[in-house]
Amino acid sequence: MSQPTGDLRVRRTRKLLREALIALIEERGFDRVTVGAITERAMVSRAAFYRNYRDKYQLVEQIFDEAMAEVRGHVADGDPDSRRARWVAFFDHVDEYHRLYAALLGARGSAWFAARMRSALAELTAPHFAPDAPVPGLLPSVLSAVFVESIVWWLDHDRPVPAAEIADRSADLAGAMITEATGWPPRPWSRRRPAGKK
Amino acid sequence: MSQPTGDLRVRRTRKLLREALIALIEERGFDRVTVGAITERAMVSRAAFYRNYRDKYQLVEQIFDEAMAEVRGHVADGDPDSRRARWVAFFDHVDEYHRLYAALLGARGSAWFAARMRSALAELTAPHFAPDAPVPGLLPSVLSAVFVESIVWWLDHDRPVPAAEIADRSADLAGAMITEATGWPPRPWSRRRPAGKK
DNA sequence: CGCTCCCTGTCTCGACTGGGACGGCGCCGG
DNA sequence: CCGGCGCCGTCCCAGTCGAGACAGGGAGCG
Repeated sequence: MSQPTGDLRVRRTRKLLREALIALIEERGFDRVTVGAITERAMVSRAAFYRNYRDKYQLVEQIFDEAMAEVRGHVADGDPDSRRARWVAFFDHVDEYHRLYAALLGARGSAWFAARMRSALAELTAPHFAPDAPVPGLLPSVLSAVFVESIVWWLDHDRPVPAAEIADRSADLAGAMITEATGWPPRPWSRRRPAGKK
Repeated sequence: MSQPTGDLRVRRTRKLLREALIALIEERGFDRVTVGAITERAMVSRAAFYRNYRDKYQLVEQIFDEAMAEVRGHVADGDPDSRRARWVAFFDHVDEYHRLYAALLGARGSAWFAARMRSALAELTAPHFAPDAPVPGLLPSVLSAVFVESIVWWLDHDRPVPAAEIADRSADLAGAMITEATGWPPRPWSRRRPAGKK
């Protein structure tokens, strides 16, 4: 299900469903959205929804996964600032769809999506750490929680600072934990941009 | 062709084509829009376009006709302010789609659409005048030209006044011609809102 | 408890659509 | 003059979609 398809109708149906789901989540919150409401907004039949997705959860997951893939591919891994740029790109993405993420992660949000997001972020960072740590896998999970909680705070407070700044702050906090756990030196951009005001 | 259909797919196809055409006209101007570009933007096949419309001209006509029908039904004919309210509703509609109408009526626009608009407006006003005038049918045509030219001026000057005001001004100018031609008294709202500043 | 109501997820069949090909036309450059 | 190119308008067939019905479940209510 949901394999890449060349058929224009399939791509159009999925696009309309994605847009309708985002709009409805922003309006009502995720758990008040029904499949029928999505398909009605999208001008698509309920049958077509189930032909493409198992349920509304899978649709959200796919939207998020595609966004993560886009963010992931947004920056190459080579240059020294690549990690900073990646986090900025990620927070820019959250900024762009902030109403969606606020609805998914905030007070009206569903716990499973925050867990899904932590899981995705943990998978994103895990390859960068050696598996021979004292407690393998702990660091990526805790790091992901730091970023997700930063996002929740940022969204709940109506994004009081630019995406780039919250990205840097979060990365600095995470960097301290990484240095503690691995002995690695602090991030380059932390050295260039010390803890004071920007 | 283009009969009212209950099938959701037909309504969706037409809705997507309308939106795509409007977006493309605003971007490129009407005569630089091809059917292929419309269908590509709308995520619809070219075949589906021709199943629903004869050509791009008919699509624009239908968009305009539906808008006119909506404006026409927006106000009942009974109350004394109904005519003013109708013109305000019409100019509000033009205001809402001002980029579309600017592209259709302005310098890059096509002459046939201005003619189509004059024709529609003339048909709208014709029933209100007796057919026993010295030159039957002249008055509605000239009136429609007044309104269309008012819209062109308004759009070409980036809508310097609110829609309600340009509606009233145009209706006052038209009212003078009506009084001249028929001997009818000036419009009620003209008496209540004399020619000075508002 | 029963009853209602709404939503889910699945299925069938007729209807509409997409892909692709076709000939035709107008335009442009050689 | 010719040929290339892009767009138009039409056609066919396989594939997808919409309408509607269905059983099942869960929440609210008397």
